[in-house]
Amino acid sequence: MIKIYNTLSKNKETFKPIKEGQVNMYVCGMTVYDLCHIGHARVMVIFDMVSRWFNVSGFRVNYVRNITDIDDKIIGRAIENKESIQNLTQRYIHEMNIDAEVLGVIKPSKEPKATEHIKDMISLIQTLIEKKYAYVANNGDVFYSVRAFHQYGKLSGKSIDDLRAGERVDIDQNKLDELDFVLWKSAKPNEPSWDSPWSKGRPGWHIECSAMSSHYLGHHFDIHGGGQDLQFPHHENEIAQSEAAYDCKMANYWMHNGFVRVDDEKMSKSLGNFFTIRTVLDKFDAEVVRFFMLRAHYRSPLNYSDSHLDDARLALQRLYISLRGIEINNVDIDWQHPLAHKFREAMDDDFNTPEAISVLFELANEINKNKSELLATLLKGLAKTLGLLERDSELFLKGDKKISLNIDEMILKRHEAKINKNFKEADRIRTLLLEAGVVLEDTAQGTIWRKE
RNA sequence: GGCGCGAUAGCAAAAUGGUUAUGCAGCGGCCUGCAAAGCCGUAGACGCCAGUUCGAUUCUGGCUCGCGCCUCCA
Repeated sequence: MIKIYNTLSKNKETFKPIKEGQVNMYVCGMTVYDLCHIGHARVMVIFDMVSRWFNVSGFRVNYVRNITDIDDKIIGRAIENKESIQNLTQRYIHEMNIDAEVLGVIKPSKEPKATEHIKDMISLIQTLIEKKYAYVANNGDVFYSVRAFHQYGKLSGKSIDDLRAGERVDIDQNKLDELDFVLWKSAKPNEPSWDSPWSKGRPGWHIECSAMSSHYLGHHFDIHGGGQDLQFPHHENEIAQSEAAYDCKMANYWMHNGFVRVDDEKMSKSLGNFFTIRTVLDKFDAEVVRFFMLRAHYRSPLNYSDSHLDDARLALQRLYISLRGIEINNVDIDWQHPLAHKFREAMDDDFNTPEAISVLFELANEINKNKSELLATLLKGLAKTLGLLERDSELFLKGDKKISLNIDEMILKRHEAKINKNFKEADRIRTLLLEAGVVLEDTAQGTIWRKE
């Protein structure tokens, strides 16, 4: 039985699917006008892990992660770059896919784009207008009437009267109530637009997720996820739109992953303290980045720094070293094994990956002692459920970094020096290699090497 | 002003009303020509003050500090 911390109830709850054996999950994805940063990577990796675990647990997973390909920032960036919006968004969707793949993120079942569902959004807005949850302003904008939806605030725990409208963003003068949010924006000159009953314009930010989730997963589905910063207003507004329009609960479980931080501050575009996935991958192996993310609980904040990544690198190295030289033909998991059981218990408890990973280290310790092929198989199998240790350990340990020295030749020379008891020469060669980032290990089977 | 989250050893990070988390780093040993890797051992922790309890890092209250949200955000 899988337990999930539900933001809606602020409690861990036992997961019960709407349809037996099936999980319908919607996750808010990226707005594509720039390269993804580490915060985006965390969302992708975390929900990939969640989706994998449901799969391992025997569920069919229908995982939808949307792509926002029309919004103010995209329009702004396209103008700045003097390129078409399509050109811009296509390019960054491509870049995002590259990042996701390197990080071992399995493609969601569906990745719908907002611009492909404008019709769905228009009809949803129409329904909301008919049901008096939305109104058309004089300028052709359509707004959601927040006070009409009595449960507004149930997800984020906010009370309408306590909200400070306009605290950080200017209030639109066309709104009847300052808390109302826009469903449809009439287009300004030269802006991309679609025809609608109210004005030539484009959708507001929140409506796409209500429209697309219901289109692919139905009005009522199992899990809705995203970054913690989407809890309010985005997810709150999604609930207001969907539940008002369809008269049923939108999602049973709401999952929010914690922020990535830099120097104890949230990493964000507006603060400018972000690192793109690309820059991080210049310095660290993608699997190290993935491991780093899974080593913390998904709801906890995750402090990003080079030294933390380095720490993760060494830890992951330990796991790969334990698998070195052991032939593994399959990755079947013997769930009867006590450590496999412990792993499962940890994962079932709100996806406690730090605890699950600690089990991997217990296995590594045993394997180092007895070189057990059985345990190595188990280690690889369990790690695979997290998308880890999927490479050949030699490939990981040697790395793909080009080294100009002829390592094999130098090892041979050092071997000869050792035979002649010329340890000074042997050590000189070893130091030379070490300076190039190559560590030698003398084993009973001969000298082997790995990158530092 | 409202709402919420957090504080665990040098660093990172879990669990737990009593008993080894785990990883990196440290210390002692084994192994090694010396290392590396590995193994064995070892040290080091629960922000502060009360309360509940036989017993609190864990539960409750208060305090301090940090972080987040209050219509840009993963």
